[in-house]
Amino acid sequence: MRDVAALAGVSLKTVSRVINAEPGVSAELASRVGAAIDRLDYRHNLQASSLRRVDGKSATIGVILEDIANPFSSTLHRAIENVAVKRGVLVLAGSLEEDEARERELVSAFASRRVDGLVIMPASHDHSYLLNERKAGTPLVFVDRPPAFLDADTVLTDNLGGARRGIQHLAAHGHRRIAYLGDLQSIMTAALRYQGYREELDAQQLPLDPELVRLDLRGIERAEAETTKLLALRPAPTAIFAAQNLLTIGACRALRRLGLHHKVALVGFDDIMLADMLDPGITVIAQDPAAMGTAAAELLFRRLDGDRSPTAHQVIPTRLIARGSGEIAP
Amino acid sequence: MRDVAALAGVSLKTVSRVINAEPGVSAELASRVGAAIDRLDYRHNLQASSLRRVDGKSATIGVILEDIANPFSSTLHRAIENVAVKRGVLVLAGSLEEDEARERELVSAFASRRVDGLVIMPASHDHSYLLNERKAGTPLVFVDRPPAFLDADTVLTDNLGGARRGIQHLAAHGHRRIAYLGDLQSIMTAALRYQGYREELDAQQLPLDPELVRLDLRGIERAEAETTKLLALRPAPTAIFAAQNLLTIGACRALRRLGLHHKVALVGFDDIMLADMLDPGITVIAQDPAAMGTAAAELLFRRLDGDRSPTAHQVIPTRLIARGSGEIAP
DNA sequence: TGCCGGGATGACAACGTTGTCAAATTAGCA
DNA sequence: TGCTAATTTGACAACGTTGTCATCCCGGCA
Repeated sequence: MRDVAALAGVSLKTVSRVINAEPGVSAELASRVGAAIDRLDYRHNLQASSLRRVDGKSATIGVILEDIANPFSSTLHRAIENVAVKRGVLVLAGSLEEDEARERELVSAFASRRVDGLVIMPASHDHSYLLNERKAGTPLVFVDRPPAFLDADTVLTDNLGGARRGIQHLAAHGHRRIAYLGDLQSIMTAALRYQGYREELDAQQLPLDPELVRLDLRGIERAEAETTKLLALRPAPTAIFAAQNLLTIGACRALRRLGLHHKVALVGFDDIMLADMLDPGITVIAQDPAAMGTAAAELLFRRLDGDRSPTAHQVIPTRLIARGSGEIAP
Repeated sequence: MRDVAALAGVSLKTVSRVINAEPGVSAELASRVGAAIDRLDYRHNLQASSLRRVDGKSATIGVILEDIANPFSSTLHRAIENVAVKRGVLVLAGSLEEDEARERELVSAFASRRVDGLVIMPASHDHSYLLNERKAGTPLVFVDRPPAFLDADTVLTDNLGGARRGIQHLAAHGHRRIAYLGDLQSIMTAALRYQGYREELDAQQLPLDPELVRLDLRGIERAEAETTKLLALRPAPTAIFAAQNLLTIGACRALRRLGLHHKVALVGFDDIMLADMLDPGITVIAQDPAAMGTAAAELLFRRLDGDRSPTAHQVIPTRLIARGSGEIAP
């Protein structure tokens, strides 16, 4: 910047004024400064700028996701980016992989870089450590999973309602023995889906058979193995509710291997790509990660714009997509 | 930091030394400073730090991808993150959507934030504008697509070889009329795949029938429509080579709708999720985005560590995964 | 002519940190 | 005891920018 000022024959402050489009610079000086900037390939240093500015904004937000490569997370990430782009804000992202320590590290790394706000899909179960960030004025928005021991803006999927809807759908097609495949119960969304399963069984006056419930499963292989065991039971379940997308894929694999994919009904929570091209197509309770990301980002920016209203708690509805596998009769 | 120094009864510089784990601070002072940091919830300001430091590193790199939500890009992104995490480096990411202007904007936004390095999956066709960044000492690595009018480190898929391998596979199964579905020819990778198609037809002494070639297709719907038209030709093609994953899905849809999925062979470029669960499974030329991301990140960090060797050009091989659709005889 | 007001411009300090170098303290040794 | 060397600590400037305030210049008016 010094060089630009020297070349244009003006003071540092005038260059600063031109860069920030402040009023009160004559057209002649402005164009001289502009020319000097071009000639010297000058790049504004946002770090120094935000250091000195009163508001100290870095025009960067942080996003903490389960795994940026997982379709759900990355769709959410993209939706956030889309909102951020419009304001010239850049997005820092990091993956957690259900690691609580990593969550703290990432928050701390983001805080060191003075992000203007944080969107978090949390893995940990105590967010009181975030009180400092909050006190420092950094807006926080939780997506997909709620905060614990901290009141903050939240955007969640209707997990309980979605699961109930899935079970209700199977029951409506005549199923009475509906098996359940669930992810780690320590994950709040997984716990809620399981609660939805139980509540809806109750509402349908169906018994809860513990043998038909397999919890704390992670990944395709585990789901495939457990599904195989479930189908070996006598009497076997006539339908399966898989409460997470990898579990759905695992269940689907097992059904096909056993040649039962046209006999046993399957409903999955969370949509999977190509689900419509399988035979039968997989019926799912679809979440809307794009809507969640958009809502979370808009909430965040509203806070950044000074909104001080009480914490908001948005629930994004799920949608049942019937494609065949969920409509198989017992 | 001033407050920490005051509370611990030491100078600013001593606090700085403790934070940066510099040697030559007595254990007693160090623990007093540590206690003060904890008590005041002090957060180190990396922006101010990197402003003052000689090397000026921000411990942040920028990644520019086609679309962070697309599985190929997000897998690559994740692989880069994995390498970066080990060095305590954070990743800023942005999506291009084939928008050349956006590429420039993102580079400029990253440069303003003084990223230490840049990984780019470019959309534009002239990268001479990056000479400034290069001159400023910012390492650049191109992934998936090569730079133009600029010599820089590159990590590419073997697009030409992969396409040839796919055509060869189909020819080996007896196909002589192999249709081609291609993405925008302006995308370098698409152009190379098409070149591979032509070269291999030639090598197999098969004629190139322009009627069987559909270029500049974008998205599932376009591919589905063009495939439908292709299959209405007389004589119809007995095999289809889809040179991009969305095109593969489109082709697959059309084949199923026409009930030809067991009659007409299909090979796709780039793997698709669940491709193994369809009937028939989809035979693909798989790329390895994770390997590409890892290679790109390692190249970048090697440069950051001072490697000044000539530009490297890595080619990540493809892998043919036979699942059924590519082994259908004419 | 002299004075005033307002717009353009610049000098200087400050943002939070680290590099440099000097001062203070301690230890070691003749 | 007196001197040197090594170790610990701190004062101060500097990084690149912007906020504050003073100065300068010009036109308008009495």
